[in-house]
Amino acid sequence: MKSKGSLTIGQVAKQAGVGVETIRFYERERIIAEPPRRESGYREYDPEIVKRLHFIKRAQELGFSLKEIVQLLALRVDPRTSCAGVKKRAEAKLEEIERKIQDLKRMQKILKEVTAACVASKPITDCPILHCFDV
Amino acid sequence: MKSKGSLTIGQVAKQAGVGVETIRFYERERIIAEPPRRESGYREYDPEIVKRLHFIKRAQELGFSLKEIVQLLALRVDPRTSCAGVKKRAEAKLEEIERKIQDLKRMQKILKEVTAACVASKPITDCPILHCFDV
DNA sequence: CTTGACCCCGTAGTAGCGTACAGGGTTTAT
DNA sequence: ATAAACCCTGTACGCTACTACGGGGTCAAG
Repeated sequence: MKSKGSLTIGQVAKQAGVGVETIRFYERERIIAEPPRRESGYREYDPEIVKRLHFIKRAQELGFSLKEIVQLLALRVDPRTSCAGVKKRAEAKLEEIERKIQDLKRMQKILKEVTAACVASKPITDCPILHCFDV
Repeated sequence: MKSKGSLTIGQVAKQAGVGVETIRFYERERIIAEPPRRESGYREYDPEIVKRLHFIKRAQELGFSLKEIVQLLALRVDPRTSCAGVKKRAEAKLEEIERKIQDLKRMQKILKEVTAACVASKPITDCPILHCFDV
């Protein structure tokens, strides 16, 4: 008794490559809309939802949090907004990424220096790595 | 009625630049040892604890988790170990950092391409950034 | 018609790293 | 002597993004 176009939550999950629980979680958190239900209470999804979930996954891979993704989706729904709002957010995210890279490079530099100074056979009391932490 | 060498938890916290609650948390999580107590129940710290907390902060800044820091501290206590164990951990951490940097660079590249393609004045429906997510 | 796969809901747990009370007792400075 | 500042315990909360569980109802195949 399933109408032709619609998908169950399990089918959506499989197609989108996420767990069923994840979809219900997104619904609870208002990241996706509540779908209509069958008589039985089963959720009935428009296949478009799969694209929405792909969007979410992709944006996550690019470093956006769910909160930020909600904002991106909201922008998109509002026809008054232009590209500019999205661009601004993407640029802010770029700056954030740049900062993270710089932080990691600083860590890397120190750890490299300190492992280079380390002669593995020395006793632990002379370990330059631990001494570097000890300051 | 305080013996001269020892510090209260608040003094330790101030000197180490962490919160009092953080120190109690570390104690609960067995990251630092339980100190002796006064009659009143107050913790009495050896000033060495401040160094230990600096060690923890420093290692955190270099990307080590508390769990990993516990391991480093354990290594140090064991007089049989040599520098080698520490060096191995530092090198593993270096690899991890390198991987994170590469991941972030990939995100950066895609976001840069896509924001470059974006002409801010276009309507949202044509936004190349959102279309990049839409795949 | 039964069986097994699927779905419902609500609640709770996970990990990492703390932070924030509430409801007390203690120390120290004035 | 009293008040401010500090300390104690225990519990709960905050964040992110899920994941799991229990106790049910529903659906499709054989």
